[in-house]
Amino acid sequence: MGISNHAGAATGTRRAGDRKSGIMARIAEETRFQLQRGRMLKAAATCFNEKGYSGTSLKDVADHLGLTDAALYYYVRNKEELVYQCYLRAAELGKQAMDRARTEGRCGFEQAFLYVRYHVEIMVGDRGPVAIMSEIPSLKPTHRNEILNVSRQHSTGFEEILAAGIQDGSIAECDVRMTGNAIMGAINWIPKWFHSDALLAKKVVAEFPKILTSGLRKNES
Amino acid sequence: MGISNHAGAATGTRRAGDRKSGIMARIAEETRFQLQRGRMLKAAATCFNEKGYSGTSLKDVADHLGLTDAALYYYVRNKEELVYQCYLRAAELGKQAMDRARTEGRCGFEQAFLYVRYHVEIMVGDRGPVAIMSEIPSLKPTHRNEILNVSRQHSTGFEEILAAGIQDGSIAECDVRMTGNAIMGAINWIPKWFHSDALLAKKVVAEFPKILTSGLRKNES
DNA sequence: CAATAATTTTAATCTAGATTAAAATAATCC
DNA sequence: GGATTATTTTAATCTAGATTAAAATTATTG
Repeated sequence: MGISNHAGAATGTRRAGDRKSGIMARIAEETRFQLQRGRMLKAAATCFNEKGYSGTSLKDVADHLGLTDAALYYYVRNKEELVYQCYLRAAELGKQAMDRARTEGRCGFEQAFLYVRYHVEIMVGDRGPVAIMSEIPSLKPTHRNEILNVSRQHSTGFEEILAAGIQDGSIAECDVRMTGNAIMGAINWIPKWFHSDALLAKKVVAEFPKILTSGLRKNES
Repeated sequence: MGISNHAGAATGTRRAGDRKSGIMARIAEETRFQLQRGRMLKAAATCFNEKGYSGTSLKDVADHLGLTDAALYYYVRNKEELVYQCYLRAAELGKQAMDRARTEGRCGFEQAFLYVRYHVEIMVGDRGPVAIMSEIPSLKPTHRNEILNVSRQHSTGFEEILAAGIQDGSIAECDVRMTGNAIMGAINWIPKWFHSDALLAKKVVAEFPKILTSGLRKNES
């Protein structure tokens, strides 16, 4: 099994090219492969969000890339894995936003605010779109559990931020679980009504963090 | 085409029973038919929310009712229409909540608060679950447009409430469009994490209205 | 440029699950 | 209780779209 065979590396084993290519070549290929793969995941996210899951065939995704449906199988074992990869990517982007917010925020409130800011920024920006996780239940058990786990961790992470904010006095007493659900829900729903629009994107980034966290502030002070 | 043939009435025409039954009978049938139909829509909503759209077959829905998949076709022309009906029901319930809130609320803020309260109450209560509208794009054009229209009206209605609240001074200046998107998103996302749990339901009803509208209040007073 | 590996396409299958027709059962009416 | 309509089931089809194998094309390397 050749390390240069990306289909194999990415999806298990399909072909079995075996010669090793030079290191420069490998890096180049890796890049090319990963680039296409990334484009594919974006295209898939776009389709899933805009046409619904059942409404998007692999051909739809392929069309976005100027490819044939069959070509997608070079990057992904099957449709289930395509969805899984989209969700994984979505989770990673969310995590990046939260990590950054945690690092930069000086108190709970600020961290919550920044998290919303960064996550929304990613969702409506160039790194988006991010796939709505509508079809977790139809993932195969391994994948489903992995996605559920990272999702849970993400939620927990945000609740921790809220709890910290209550501790440090920057956030008013509240049910962190429910508050987390509310804020994350509003964020997760964005792809439902937002579709690639630079102007609107600016507004979203400007407004959402304010709107979603204005209720967290302590009344007096 | 007999008026007593519900399959015909509901889905177009399949069989063509023609004799007219007595009025009492008709009422009784209507009731029975509608009851089963209602149960079916609930079962479908449950399945779609919990198993995802692609993950739920008509058999899954039928199992919930102790029926055969084929039996569903007595109530609905096809799967597309089942989804459509679910969405229509979801829209109606949302509208009921908003109408009631508008009637009872004495100012914009109160109306917004009550809307959240009533809608959430319905979603997590006995009249739920309400189907997440994930697959609007795969509805056939007529149905899709109808659902999109009522959704738009619903959004607009909420924005009007917010605008009224700003006018009457009960709500602070804000971008009503974004604020509406945020609040409605949080509500629409509920079925993603809430699954029939009386205890949790109480908490949701108690917390969500507060959480989602606390940011609307004017700072000073 | 020849050789090898990477990527994509062409052209079939394959299949779950939707859909349908006809028969069977249950309900209701006179 | 027999007749008529309403509801459900049984047992096949039917089909879009996923999947695959093999061939063709394109890129890369020395």
